[in-house]
Parts: sequence; C-alpha cells; structure tokens
Amino acid sequence: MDSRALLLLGLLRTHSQHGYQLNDYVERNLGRVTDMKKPTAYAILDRLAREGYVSVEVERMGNRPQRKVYAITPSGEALFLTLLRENLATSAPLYDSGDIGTMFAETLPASEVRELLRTRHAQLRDRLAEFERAPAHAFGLGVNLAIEHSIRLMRAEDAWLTEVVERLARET
Amino acid sequence: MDSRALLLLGLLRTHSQHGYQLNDYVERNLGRVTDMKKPTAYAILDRLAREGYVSVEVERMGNRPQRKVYAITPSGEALFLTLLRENLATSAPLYDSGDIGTMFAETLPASEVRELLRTRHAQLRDRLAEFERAPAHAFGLGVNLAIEHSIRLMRAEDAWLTEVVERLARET
DNA sequence: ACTAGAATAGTCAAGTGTGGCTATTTGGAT
DNA sequence: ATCCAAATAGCCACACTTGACTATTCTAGT
Repeated sequence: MDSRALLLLGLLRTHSQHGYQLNDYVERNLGRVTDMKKPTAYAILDRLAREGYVSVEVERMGNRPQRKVYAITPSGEALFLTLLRENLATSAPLYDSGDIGTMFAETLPASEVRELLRTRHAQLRDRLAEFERAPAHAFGLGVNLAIEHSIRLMRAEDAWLTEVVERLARET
Repeated sequence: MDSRALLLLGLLRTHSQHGYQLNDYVERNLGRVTDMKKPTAYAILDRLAREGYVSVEVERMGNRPQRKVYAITPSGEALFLTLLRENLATSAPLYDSGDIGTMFAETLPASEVRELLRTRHAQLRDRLAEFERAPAHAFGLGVNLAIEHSIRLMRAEDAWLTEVVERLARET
C-alpha cells in the first residue's frame, strides 16, 4: 500500500520528526483514518530512506537514547505530490472482512445469526457514536473530510444491518 | 486475517477441491466480496493442512499434471463454525486508503482536487453500476446479502463524493 | 529518597500477501 | 497436421505487516 508512504511523507512535509513522534501522532490523532502500526511505519521510513525520498540523521539529545530524525528530501516532496494526485484520483474497492461471514450466514439458524449480528451492530453503533461525538476542526480540514467520509460509510452499514436483522427476525 | 481461512473452509465444506479450483471459484464469483489472490489461497491451505483442519491428497488424473485435493476435516468443520460465529459477531473498522489523500487535499489547489475527485467518482460509479446490474440470486443468499452491503457502502461513498466535489466547485 | 508505572525509542522474528514465473494440456483456427 | 491462445496447476522470492520484546528516562505518589 503506498498510501502509507503518502501519509508519512505528508507528515514529514510539515516538519522533520523521528519515528516515535510520527507513530505517536498517527496513533493519537489519525486512528480514525489508518491503522498503521509502529513497526510498519519504521519499515516504510527505512525504505523511503534507502530510495532517497527522506534523509535520516541520528541525533543524541543529552543522555536520552539516540533517535533517528527523518526529513523529507526534494525528491520525496515530488513523490508526495505524485502519490497524492494518484491517491485522490483513484477509487479502490473496499472489502469488508465481515462480509465473508455474511456469505455463509445460512449455515447457522436464522435466530442465531440475528443475535450475532446484533452484537456486531452494537459495536458499530458505539464506534459511530464516538466518531460523531468527535470535535470537528480539531485537526486539518482534510482530516475532517476523511472522518465525515467514515461516518457516512458507518451510517450506511448501520442501515444495512438494521434491515438484515429485521428481515431475520421476521423469518424466525 | 482469518476471514480468509473462513472463506476457504466454507468453500471446502460444500465439497473437496484442489487449489486451482478454489481460486478459480473465488476469482470468478466472489470478486465482489474478497480480493484474495491465488498464492495467498495456497499459503492458507498449507497452514490449515499443517494444523490439521484440512487434509491433502495428491491426485493424478490421467496424464494431467498432479494436483492436491483438499478436504475439510472434522476439526476443520469445528473451526469453520467458530470462525463464522466470531466473524458474524464482530464489526471491524473499515479503513479506506483513499482517505489518506483526502487528508492532504488542501495541499493542492481546490480546482485540481475537484478534477482528481471527479476521476475517482467516475470509477466508483462504474463499479457501482456493475454491481447493481449483477443478476441477484446467481449464488447463495448470503452472497447476495454481502453484495447488497457493498452496494450500500458505494452509494454512501457516491453521495459523499458528490457533496465534496460540489463544495469544491463553489470554492473555486 | 524511592519506586512503580508511564513515556520514550526502536528492533526482531514470524506471519501474511502477491507479482511474476514455470510447465503441461486442451481447443480452435489455419 | 500444426500452432497459438487459453485453461490448468502450482510455487518462489520478495515485500509488507505486526505482536511482542528490550532498554532507558521521566514522573507522581508515598
């Protein structure tokens, strides 16, 4: 996925950072947009460094453990713009792993499926409520657009689940 | 992702098959639900075999190249049910790699973003139209539910994109 | 002054996923 | 008869991803 590279380059574009900082920002603020984990970030930064899109400088502040400070290079800047344009212009199909179970739903009695889907539905509602409660504007406008997008998708999922559960209730 | 294992076990549950057959079925009929590739399928079948959930039998029909026929075992049957219940009861967050670009949309002039998103929108519409045109009932009821789910998500995305593009047009 | 727990910083081994490859057989066009 | 494209069957090397780990430094409570 080079959307991950796009993300890291985009974050480095605002200012140079070390890996921990980058991951920390992603975990704290972008958990709604990506689930990239720490070692993944480091691996991608390594690759970008090998390919010359970011520079690495090992820094030792006082007696804190050493850290690698990553900075975007001019060619990284160019890559960022290329990846950004590509990403904005491309619609990738979304696959929901939950649909695999749905496919085989007929295997179980309708009443059990209904109960299981209710559990799923409750989780979705919690997540949706959390997103809707989020203070808008906290981060960039773009992030808000992305979160708005997620909310729309979750609402659609909510409606679908409601309908399916109802349909199953009628069949029981 | 053990939804992949769930899928393969579920397909083997109807009847034993060899790897090529399984993958072929997935590619032809389940392209809307999963994007699992051939080598991934083989790798997962290998693991399931190592763990005793499926059995492997090498078969040589006539002078055709040898092939491995996979069959689900009783413990595989049990695993299938466990994974199925778990899958149905769990709502996993969906991350759209397209949102990463959205996050950084402000980097480019609004007019360019609008054009790029129009391209994305066109692709989405094509995909959506294709899904909507699909003959329902062709496969199991469960598969139709899953496809209906995808359609709902795509419509939500369609609406969101329309709105965003409109908003960007006003700003230009 | 001391200590448990959080924060800081990063790495490793192992699992997951896939583009591209090999190789044989069949079917249809010439 | 001959030949090429498609179908059949599988695998390998490599890249991506992550759970779990090490190790040090703050910090707040006692």
